[in-house]
Amino acid sequence: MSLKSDQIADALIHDVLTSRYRVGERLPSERDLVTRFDANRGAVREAMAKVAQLGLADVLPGGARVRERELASLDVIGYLLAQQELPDPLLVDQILVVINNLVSVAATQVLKNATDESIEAIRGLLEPLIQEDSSNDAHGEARLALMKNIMLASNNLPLQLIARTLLEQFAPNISAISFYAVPDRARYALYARQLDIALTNRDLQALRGTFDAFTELNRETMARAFVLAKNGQEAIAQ
Amino acid sequence: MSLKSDQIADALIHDVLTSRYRVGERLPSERDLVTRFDANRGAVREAMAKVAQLGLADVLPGGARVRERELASLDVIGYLLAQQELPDPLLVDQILVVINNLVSVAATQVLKNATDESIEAIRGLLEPLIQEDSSNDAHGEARLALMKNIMLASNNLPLQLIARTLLEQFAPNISAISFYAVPDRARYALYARQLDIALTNRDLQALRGTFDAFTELNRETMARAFVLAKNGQEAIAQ
DNA sequence: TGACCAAAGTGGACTGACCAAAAAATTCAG
DNA sequence: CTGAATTTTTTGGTCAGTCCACTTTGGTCA
Repeated sequence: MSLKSDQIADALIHDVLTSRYRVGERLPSERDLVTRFDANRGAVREAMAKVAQLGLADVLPGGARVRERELASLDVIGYLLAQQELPDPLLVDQILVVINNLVSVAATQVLKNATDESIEAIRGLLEPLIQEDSSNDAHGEARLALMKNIMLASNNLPLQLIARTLLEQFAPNISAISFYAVPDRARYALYARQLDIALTNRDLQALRGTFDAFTELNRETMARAFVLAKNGQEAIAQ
Repeated sequence: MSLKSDQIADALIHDVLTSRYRVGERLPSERDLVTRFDANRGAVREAMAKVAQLGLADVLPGGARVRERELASLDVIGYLLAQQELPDPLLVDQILVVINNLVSVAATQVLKNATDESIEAIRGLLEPLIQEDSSNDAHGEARLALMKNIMLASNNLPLQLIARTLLEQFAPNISAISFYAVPDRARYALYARQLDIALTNRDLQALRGTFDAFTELNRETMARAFVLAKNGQEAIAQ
């Protein structure tokens, strides 16, 4: 049983994100929401405050008005992904592009500043990807662990905050689709070995190039998963 | 006159960010804060909700406890920058690295997907940087406009949200230091011309390389500004 | 010493009221 | 009939006090 203020907030957020209220339009007044959700005004106000802090609405005396989506907080990503039963493929792809590039940036920072030990630690995380005998889930977790540790080693706070925020909202909302994701272990292993070499030689150019390839591979994997999921759903429907 | 709940929240945020409360430690109870700030509990609760939403504390029955900073929201960056009279040079440098790399990613996306017109629009924004006769402020605004429009043209929502969040917190908090920032117009003009060529030829490699150089130039500019600011303050102190 | 239990403290929710500012409705002059 | 000024209503912001469920804490007792 979740908090009442969160229930109200989630309902409001859903309505805003599904364009039930147009940009600039007024949201229901707090007193209306009190009757609609059978709550007291305090709970409603806390819900409105949450919507406002997500950047989805401006709330001032006279009424709360819907903001443009481009002015929202990064924290809306999770809500956007959770809006339908399957996440929006385009949004997922965009997130993959951003996350993977951030990891690439982080890795660059690591290579520039890090000690031999921290580089060694990351190389150790490549092992599970070079071994091609893991399960789909284990392989996914190994990729995730690699990303998280690179972000951590970057020692760049904004980078860490962005990556953590994105991953935290991404991971729980793509379980429905990642069920269909089958990694191309051979290609992952190849890139992992290239990454290992680039780290050993502290070769920035090679590092970037390999991460770019990594990004494309991740995108392809997810794109295939969406195709599989769609076919699977149609098969059930028939 | 700001909202009372915001005053309380700002004070709490400041105390947490300056490590007045250690990680895991309990924040003052809502009833304590009522007396301390001479407010009612509703306002205090909204303030606590804001702190919780910033990821600075977990608030549950039994007490609100401080979280690790790495688990905070991206929105704390602005507060971190505003903590002292001059922003933290290291944090500023980290933000520059992240923002500039995000712009680079966005530009890559633009080059991959965009039409000739949108590329033409961005090339138009390079003009003010190629002309070397602008004031410091005008030059800074031209750089800002370039970044914003590239982000916009990327058509990548997460990217836009991140960049807007960072810039929105960055810009107002570096005015004290950007006063000392003197751009090397010749180098900016050089890179702007290189960018123009890369865009025209749709040369991804050259684009990335130029943005990397751009990033370093921005970092150097800001680093010099910090040195100037420090010298200026010492001169005043003597 | 350790498990247990009761009391105190905490956040979550509720009720009802007042205020200042914004929005909407009305009035009134042109 | 139009448009500006004015009144009325609505809205969010704040306040006060109360109850409840859960956690924490301290002490008791085996």
